Amino acid sequence: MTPSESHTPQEMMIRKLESIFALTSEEEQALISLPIQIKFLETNRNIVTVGDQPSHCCLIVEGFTCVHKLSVEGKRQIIAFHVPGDIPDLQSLHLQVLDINISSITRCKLGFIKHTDLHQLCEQHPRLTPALWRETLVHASIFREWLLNNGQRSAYSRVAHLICEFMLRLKAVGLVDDTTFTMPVTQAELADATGITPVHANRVLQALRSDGLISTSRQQITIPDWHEIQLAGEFDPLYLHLKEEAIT
Amino acid sequence: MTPSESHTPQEMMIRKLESIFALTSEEEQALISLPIQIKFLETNRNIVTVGDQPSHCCLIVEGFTCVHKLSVEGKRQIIAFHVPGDIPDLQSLHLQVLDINISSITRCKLGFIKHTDLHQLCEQHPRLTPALWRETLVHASIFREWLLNNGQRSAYSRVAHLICEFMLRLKAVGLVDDTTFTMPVTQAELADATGITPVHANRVLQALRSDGLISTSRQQITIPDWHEIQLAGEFDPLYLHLKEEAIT
DNA sequence: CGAAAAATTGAACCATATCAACTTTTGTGG
DNA sequence: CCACAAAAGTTGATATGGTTCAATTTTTCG
Repeated sequence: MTPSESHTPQEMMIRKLESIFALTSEEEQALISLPIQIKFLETNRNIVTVGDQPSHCCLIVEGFTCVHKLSVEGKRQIIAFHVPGDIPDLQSLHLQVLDINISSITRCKLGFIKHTDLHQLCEQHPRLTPALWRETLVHASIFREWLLNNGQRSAYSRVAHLICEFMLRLKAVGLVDDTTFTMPVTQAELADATGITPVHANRVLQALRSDGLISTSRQQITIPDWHEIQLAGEFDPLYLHLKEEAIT
Repeated sequence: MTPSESHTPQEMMIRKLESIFALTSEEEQALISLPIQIKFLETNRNIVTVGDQPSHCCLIVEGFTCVHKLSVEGKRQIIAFHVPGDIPDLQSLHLQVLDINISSITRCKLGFIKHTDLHQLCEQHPRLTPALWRETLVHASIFREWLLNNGQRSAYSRVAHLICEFMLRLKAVGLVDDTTFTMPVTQAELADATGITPVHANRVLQALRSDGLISTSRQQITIPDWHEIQLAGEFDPLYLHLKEEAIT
């Protein structure tokens, strides 16, 4: 884990919500006193699965997770990646039965928040309801963009687009160091997210590297020219619905 | 327009919400007195487009619409189809700037509802907030299933899956006659929704017909064997989050 | 009835898949 | 800190589901 990640669960959650919604200091205080139960998880473990009826929401404090669904033939579609500050199953507040699997793709520090506590929080601070609702709506917007990405763009553009998204979402929670960030996604996971094969994902990454759009070392990605990769990925951050200051 | 569609906007909205949420009669009354402004629209007209900041939500009363996004190269991905009772831009309640286009794919009767009226309604009837929130969550769930569908299934299965979804969603609002329903989607639109070409969509439909999974006449689709087409489309209705009685 | 939209057909082509090694990196236990 | 097994990444050759292009036919609708 990088040093920058030594934050409380509540701080990460606030930081994330702040990137899409203006919280008052009173609301921040309420969030700070929200009871959150910490758990640590190894890589590639299920957090919740299809059919579960969770009584808690799961906040990513450190590490990364993905949401995925399986076809009958066992093919996996990754629907979303989640970064620190995200609450991948916030939907379970109002949809009793889960229709997705959520798994860790790195070691994770997770914070579990009781539905009842969240409901109570929203009652006491009525502006938090639209804040959380908005959070679920932003994630829905990301699904839509992924549909466009996977449906209409070349494999090359898809991967470039995904890298751009990762960059901005990490930046929003302070996890980007200038032009470099950690993207601990294997090529197999990248493939399952973009609807291509791992072999082709490998070839696309090589092309992106040799075209100078990214340089990689371990799981660190550096983007030398933000404008260029945006162009290659047809990336327009509107769909992330970030506040102005989080986009630059 | 078919005779079964002679309902007020409020009735269609209630019918739809009832399929995913149990409303009290008091809440139904409140919905019935919601002010809704009716407009009629021709086929293939934009209702709202990317960048708009709507002050109203749009309820489909009669007809069908689609949500779509365009790639830089002008390719269109259809993200969703909407049927009577749906509110395709309900998200605009909490996301100021629209990231999608919404267009009619048939002649439509639309009902426009002021954001302020919806907010007021939710304040006066606090259980309606989770009801509407849930509605947006169900649509997000459909996006996820479409990602799986378009990413991991064959063209044949994708189309079968989409037909299954249409059937259940129309059934939920009473627009299915036994095994037959209206699906006024051109092959070009079907192609843009499933991420294939119109030519291939045509061939897939022919295959589905010759395999006896569907029979068509005009825009009427008949499904002789629900079990068979579900199998072909790997269709499991869980993701629609319908109440029990709406699934059978 | 006539024009435009939608559906259909055939044939060549290609972006990506598939398969089957092989190499490099990573993480773990001794 | 080393060894070594498992995971991840890479390569080359071959295959294919779906695309593309360019007609032609059928349907829809004013």
